[in-house]
Amino acid sequence: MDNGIIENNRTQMRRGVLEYSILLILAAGDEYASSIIHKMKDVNIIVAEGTIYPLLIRLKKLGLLNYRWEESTQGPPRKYYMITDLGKEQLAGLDEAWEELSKGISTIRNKTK
Amino acid sequence: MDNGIIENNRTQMRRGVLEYSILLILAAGDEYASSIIHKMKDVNIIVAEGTIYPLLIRLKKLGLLNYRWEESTQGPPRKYYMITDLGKEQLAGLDEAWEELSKGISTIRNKTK
DNA sequence: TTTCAGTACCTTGTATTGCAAAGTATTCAA
DNA sequence: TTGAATACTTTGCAATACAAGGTACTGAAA
Repeated sequence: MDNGIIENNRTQMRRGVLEYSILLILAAGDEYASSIIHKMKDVNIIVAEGTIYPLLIRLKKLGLLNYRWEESTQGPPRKYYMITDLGKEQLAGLDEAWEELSKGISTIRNKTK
Repeated sequence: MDNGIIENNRTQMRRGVLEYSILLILAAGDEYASSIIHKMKDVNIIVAEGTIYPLLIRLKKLGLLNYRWEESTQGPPRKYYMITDLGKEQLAGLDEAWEELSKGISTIRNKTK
């Protein structure tokens, strides 16, 4: 389907920072999947459930995250994810990668103006 | 193959801004594929030939780019790409998308600190 | 006590797309 | 005429975001 070049690229850009944003959010405190989705939506990074669940499972398998179950009075139990030490290490690397990319884009951008 | 989470994400982030950087570069002046690759490498955005050629063809098909052939004294003729009016329009949209994403990440980041 | 809305988690199949690798063609110098 | 440098192109593979559909728990309304 054709969503237009812009919408398409917006999605593309988002993809690049998915894992990064999840780690950033979890570095600020433990969260469960649905709340991560909301926190991301709050800053206009829209993620679907079908994206985030497999992703969290992958990050868990890689040892960057852990989780614990917690009862909820408003529905089924919640799986709270937390970042591990390894996760924090990797997050530092992603921080750097993001910085670098931002700088790169800035440089190209300034040459246009 | 396992390139590590960071390298992997670095690649992922790059992908998100590929079309954007190409349009940015071409907005500053006409270029041929190889020179685009070099200009991107200069700011640490590494792209392979197998990525950029099909991409340029796609952007041409979409009407965002045009090209002209130019002789070269140092090898085969070069295909100089230039940005179209439609391309400039779309670029403005991508600028916005990039701004938005940067802001989003900043916001999440600041909550951690 | 059944039904429904809200919340939460998970899985499957599909489509996109970046890239490695291999191929073609041109120029110039040794 | 051979080789190095430059440039463009295509093929096949692998990764992965997401739409769509499914399960299951809670509490309130009917």
